[in-house]
Amino acid sequence: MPELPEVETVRRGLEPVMVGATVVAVELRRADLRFPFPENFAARLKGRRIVSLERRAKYLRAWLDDGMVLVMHLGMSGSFRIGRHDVHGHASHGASPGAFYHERSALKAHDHVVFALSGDVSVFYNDPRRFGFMLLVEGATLPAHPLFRHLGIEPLGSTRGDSDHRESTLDGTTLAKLFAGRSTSLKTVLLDQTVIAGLGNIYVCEALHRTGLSPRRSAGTLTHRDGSPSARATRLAEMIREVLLEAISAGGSSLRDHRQADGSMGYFQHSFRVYDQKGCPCPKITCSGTVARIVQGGRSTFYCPVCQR
DNA sequence: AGTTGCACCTGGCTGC
DNA sequence: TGCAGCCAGGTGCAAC
Repeated sequence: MPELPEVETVRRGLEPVMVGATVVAVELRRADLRFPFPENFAARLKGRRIVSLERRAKYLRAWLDDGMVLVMHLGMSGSFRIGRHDVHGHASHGASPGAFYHERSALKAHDHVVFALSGDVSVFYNDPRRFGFMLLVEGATLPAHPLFRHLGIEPLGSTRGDSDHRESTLDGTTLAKLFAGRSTSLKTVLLDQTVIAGLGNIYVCEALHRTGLSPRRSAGTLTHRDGSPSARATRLAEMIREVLLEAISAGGSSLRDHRQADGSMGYFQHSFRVYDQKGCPCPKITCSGTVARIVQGGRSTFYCPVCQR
């Protein structure tokens, strides 16, 4: 589910139930996701109050009242679900792990983590492919952490609570600097999280179509010799921001039945102009082209070879 | 240093 | 109906 708009949608869904709540218990239903869970993961979270929930790129970061940060990434197939549980008779009474909430029937296949929170709320983390992961990081060291140190700019600027954002704006000038001298394709560069952080396969395809730029074009061609931005660079920066904002407004894209934390579906997938639209007529009114699928860097690219140059 | 290809894992869909 | 093959929102790492 998760590119920037989907992760931001998840953040907004979890914020009201997580922030201000105390972690009553954590149940790990397996020892690892993409990586093993940190040592004593559940014990270190138990009793901690969640102070804030922020997003950086495609990461969620829950700040705790002891200065630690719970870092969460959804990988390809991760999602959260909010449920309820019975606070009586759980871990504080020595119940075995997994016995702390009544409604076992509420568990679904691939629910790997359950956070039992104060206020009788449970948050389930589900992830069939297990490309997601969770870590605990000392808050003060977050910006220098290997996961975050090399991340590129936030395309929408700093988000609420983003503690290590850099002063950067996504505009033509910034893009021109980032692209200067690069021979790689626009598609590949825009997917590179060290350049712009948060874009994924869907929104790169969509932004390039809106801009009328070929995903195969070399990124360096958007920068003038003196380093200034071409009109195309300025337009691309605008279209990236536009498509991300529209997708967030729509609650993200719900592919393969993925849902938001509150159970509702995002609906931006109905607004895809080229992603997964191979063989369909180009949606640009003045264009007679057909959406094509090619493979770049081992991943599908959808674009119109007629109007994207 | 910049790029490319592959590995990680499960499930759903397509076509024979 | 069964099953092999391909595809999927992301990232890290090894190799050129």
